[in-house]
Amino acid sequence: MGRPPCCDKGGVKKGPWTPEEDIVLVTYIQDHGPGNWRAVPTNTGLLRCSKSCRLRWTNYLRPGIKRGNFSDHEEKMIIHLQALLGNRWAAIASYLPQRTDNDIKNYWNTHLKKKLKKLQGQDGHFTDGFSPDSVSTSKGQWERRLQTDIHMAKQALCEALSLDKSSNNKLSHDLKPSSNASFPIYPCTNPAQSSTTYASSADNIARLLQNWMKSSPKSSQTSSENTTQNSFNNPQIGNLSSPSEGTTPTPEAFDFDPIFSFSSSNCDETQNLKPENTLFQYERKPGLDNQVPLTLLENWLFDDIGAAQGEGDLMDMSLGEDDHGLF
DNA sequence: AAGGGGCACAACCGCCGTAAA
DNA sequence: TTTTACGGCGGTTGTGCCCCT
Repeated sequence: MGRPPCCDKGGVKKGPWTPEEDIVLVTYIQDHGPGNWRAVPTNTGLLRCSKSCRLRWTNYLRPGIKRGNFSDHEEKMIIHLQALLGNRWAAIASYLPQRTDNDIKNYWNTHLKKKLKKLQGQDGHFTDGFSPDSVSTSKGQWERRLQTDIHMAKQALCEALSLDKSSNNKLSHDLKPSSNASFPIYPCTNPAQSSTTYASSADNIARLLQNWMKSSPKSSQTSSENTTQNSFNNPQIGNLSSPSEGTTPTPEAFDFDPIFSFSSSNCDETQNLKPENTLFQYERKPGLDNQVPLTLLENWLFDDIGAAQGEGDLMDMSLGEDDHGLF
């Protein structure tokens, strides 16, 4: 009874991946596409467990990953999203398609947490517009901020829904893959159809090989940066995102607005948002693709909209521009 | 120059929900 | 229906590098 074991727990290699292993993994995924991870160690001969292979791919090898140097805009997004979603790094990462959840998690733990703590500790006062004005009221005001954030998110979603409804009257009851649909729910397709998409990972291999030759201790990092850079200069690769996309087609056009918009001029991240990279991917379930998630979401939205009408004062606490001084 | 401490990040661990047998 | 592995996620750890003394 039950499924066969994915891999022999004994004899599994641990620790940092070597360039040789990376190449083997990338080559395999290039040929077969991501997914069916349990078959990867068997088919490649890698002495790694399937989980390790998946993590290595998603966090390091997959095309389209941007590494290091988080921009101010990205920092703000992470801070906002963390306030909204908590430590749901995967959900947060879905709004920063170029970043992995692991990256965001690390960045939060090593940079942002300290940064915010430091700001809070300065004479008991915050020095930025995002933070409350004083310690005595900080908690309450921060909570109000959070509420405002959530409210704004709901409103943005509501607007997105309304816009789409006006242009496509039957949105919630007749969701279909459409390049014009502002609500990003797309059915999953046969994974086999997308396997060729990963052919572009040849770039990864080439760069891995290049950097493998180098003796620089930073070769690994450089490799990934180069790969990323080239991936995003290459539309074909740049469209790749999470491994799950191997099972989800990327629409040619996608005009979905993220839950909230940021005023920064650097909108690369939001522009790169794709259906499968949004929070709503978590709503997608087989057989529920079209109706249930949206209905639930709409109920959630509209149940609260009415109550929010009387909270206009909350909306005055806009997070838009006043948090520019945060950093 | 040495070494101690802090930092950054890749990788592992453990848990949970889901799917397969 | 039950059992077990898979896939995904968040938390944590290990390790190499850098900086300061």
